[in-house]
Amino acid sequence: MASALEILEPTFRKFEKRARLDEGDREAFFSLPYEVHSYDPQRYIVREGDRAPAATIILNGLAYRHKVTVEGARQILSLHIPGDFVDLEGALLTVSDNNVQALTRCQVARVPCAAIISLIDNHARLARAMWIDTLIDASIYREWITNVGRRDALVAMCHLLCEFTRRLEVAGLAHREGYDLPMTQEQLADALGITPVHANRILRDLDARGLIMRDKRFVRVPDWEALRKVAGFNELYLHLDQAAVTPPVGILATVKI
Amino acid sequence: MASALEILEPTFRKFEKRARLDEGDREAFFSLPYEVHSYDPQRYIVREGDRAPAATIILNGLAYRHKVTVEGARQILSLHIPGDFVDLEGALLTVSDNNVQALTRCQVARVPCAAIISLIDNHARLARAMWIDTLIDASIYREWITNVGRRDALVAMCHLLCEFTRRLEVAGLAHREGYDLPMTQEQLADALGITPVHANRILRDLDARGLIMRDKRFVRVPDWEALRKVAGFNELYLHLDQAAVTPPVGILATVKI
DNA sequence: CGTTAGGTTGACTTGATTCAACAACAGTGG
DNA sequence: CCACTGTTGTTGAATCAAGTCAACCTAACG
Repeated sequence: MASALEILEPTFRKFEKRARLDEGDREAFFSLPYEVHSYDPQRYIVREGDRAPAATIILNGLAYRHKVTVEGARQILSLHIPGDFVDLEGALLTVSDNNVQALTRCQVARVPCAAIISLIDNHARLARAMWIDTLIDASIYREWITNVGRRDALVAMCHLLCEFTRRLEVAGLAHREGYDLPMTQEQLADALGITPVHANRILRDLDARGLIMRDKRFVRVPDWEALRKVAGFNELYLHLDQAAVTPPVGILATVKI
Repeated sequence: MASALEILEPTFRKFEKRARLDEGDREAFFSLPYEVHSYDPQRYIVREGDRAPAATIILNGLAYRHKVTVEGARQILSLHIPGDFVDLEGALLTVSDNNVQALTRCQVARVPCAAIISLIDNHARLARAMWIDTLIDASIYREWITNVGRRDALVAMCHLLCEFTRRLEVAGLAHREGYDLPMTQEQLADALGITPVHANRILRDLDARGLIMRDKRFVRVPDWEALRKVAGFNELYLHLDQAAVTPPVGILATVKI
């Protein structure tokens, strides 16, 4: 198995963008105990009601988060890509309120909650970086509420495609022009709060309009700007800019207003 | 003006439920510099694109968070009650990606971001308590995605009422049986992703079924259990139980798996 | 080579929107 | 005190976006 350095590197690089981390932070992070697990597609990584003993980092592959209403309808809540902590909340909240399932086959690192808690109690800036990560997740949830609540199915689908494209692009996992979207139409429908039949019609419509080109599950975006415009996509909410702009520890502690 | 102790007390009490805080945490929290501001209904507290210089705690009154799509449709994303930090993310993210508006007349305390950052860098457990708060917010967003995406308007309305009732109840601001819901039907519609006309019909329908009784904006719930059942409301996602169950600092630092 | 999961399509239904008018009420100023 | 104005709530009729049901097609796979 690869070393902690290789395994956890992408996640740490992401955190470095969120706060100024030093050698001590780096060392502590790479000393985290973990186990690598592998999940087949559709296998559950987290289950609602779980009292998770460990937090999970995706190493490769994709996962999705969802809830099921009492009537049995499923709503997909977020998509997770390599480097994402999929259940930091598992370490800090007592029980999980949702499910996380493997979308494609994926490998994850499981870090015991106690180690996470120790880490964040002793490394304030690292904690801040992780916290910022969860704030960005929250920001994406807010956009999804808007997507599902206030955009019609066609626009919402374009918005989802734009978001996914940009996130994959930033993570170095896809090109803006085309990538493999490993979701079934049923899963897309569950992310948009529509039926699979309707998702199908929307995709064909987008194809017919030349906004996307499909070949099986490979999606090509011939004209990114056109798709962006239809979606009304403004990537502010992804906070991709979030570099180490927060001031260093302590120096502003005495500021008064 | 009242002292910091009185002003910030409810917020601190909430944080105490989230993590074990000590005298140092308490002292640091109550030493936060702040200014009290008052907002008339509909006044903006945070604006999308803002680079907020201060974070905001609601002291009394209610506020709501929303986004507006390029087509001009508004989606309400969350409701905030006294004690809530409405834009902690303002301190940690560079720009705000949404708006916060006063729902009723409300007073807030504005704490400079630099003071917040200093606080969280030097008080790990307090930071953890605040982080948990943002995780609970995220959990509520997830439920809202589900509410808007997968529940029909009537069920979604019941769910919203259940959530609001429980949150107000826990904060000691309302009785389960009835309270003043200071939202217009248009605002309720914007929270559910429906039109005001439809919100009206749903409310009348609920009234006709005896699930709620209305007198102006006062809502009475004659049979909580009945409403809960129609809504399929499971309050797990509110994490109301979240007491100080996380282990104390350090002692688990050496755990390995 | 049959089985199964995912995708496609048409016909019909329905939950929600749109538009438009009007009622109730609060606030304002003459 | 009442007329005027604006906001919120109410209602009906027409329309539309999305859902439902059901059939069938296609490709992957053991």
